[in-house]
Amino acid sequence: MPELPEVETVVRDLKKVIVGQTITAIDIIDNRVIKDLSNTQFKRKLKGKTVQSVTRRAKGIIIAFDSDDYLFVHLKMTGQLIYGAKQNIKETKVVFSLSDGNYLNYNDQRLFGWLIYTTDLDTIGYIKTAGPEPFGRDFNCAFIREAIKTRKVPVKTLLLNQFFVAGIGNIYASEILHRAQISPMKPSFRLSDIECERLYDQTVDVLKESIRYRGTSMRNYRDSKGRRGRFMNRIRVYNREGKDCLSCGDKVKRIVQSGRSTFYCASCQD
DNA sequence: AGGTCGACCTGGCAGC
DNA sequence: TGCTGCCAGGTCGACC
Repeated sequence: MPELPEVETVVRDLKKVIVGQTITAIDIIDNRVIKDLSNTQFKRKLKGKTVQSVTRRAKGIIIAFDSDDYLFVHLKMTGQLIYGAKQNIKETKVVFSLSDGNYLNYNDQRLFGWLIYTTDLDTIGYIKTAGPEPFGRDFNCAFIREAIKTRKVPVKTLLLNQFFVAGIGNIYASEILHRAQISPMKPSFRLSDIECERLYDQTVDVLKESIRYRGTSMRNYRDSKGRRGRFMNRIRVYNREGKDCLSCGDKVKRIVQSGRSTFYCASCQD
């Protein structure tokens, strides 16, 4: 499910309600989402811990405790962190009881997600190797111009590469390229300076706009209150094969790149 | 070394 | 109604 805007939405909401709370109990319904630790170990590590902060890195959620340790959560395709009443649906895999009497439910239909307990975030390869944050100082036009020089992969594939830039997934890669008027098939090193500029501007603009609309709910994504994101209404090409391009009226096309669907308008993007 | 592809899972949907 | 095949927002490791 969630790409940067969806994860950011969850993080901002959770921050308001779980910081300062203590985990009083943990119910593990399916431990396949828990990495490296047994059920007993996982509970022992987290029970009694008080949440100090909730932050995001790439598409990952970092819950820090006042004891200098962390719970790293990656929602992958279908993970959800829902705060409120205890849930008991078939997707519910782990439930944390909190000191205010509410619960933090981890739901995950496909079980791809990760719950990782650690005392050192650098031991998590995903965090250690993630590329620059799109809103960070390190990600800018000059960085893009330099990074594309040696890359032959289609620019769509490059946008999905988390080593290049953190947080973009399959929906926003198509949306960013449509707004930047760049063909998803264009080899990265062939981007002109102007195109690099448009790519930078639209990456930042699309992600920020989606955060304002609380993300995109294609299928499974829900925020921490179980609500859908409203950026769905602003999607221009993703999952719109055969429909009219909202800019020019031509038909939106779908192709497969590196095994993943790409949607684009051949008239608007070259 | 850079790039591609299957594996990890469950479930919804279209077509027969 | 069932069955089959395809598709789904991500990441990694094995391969070429």
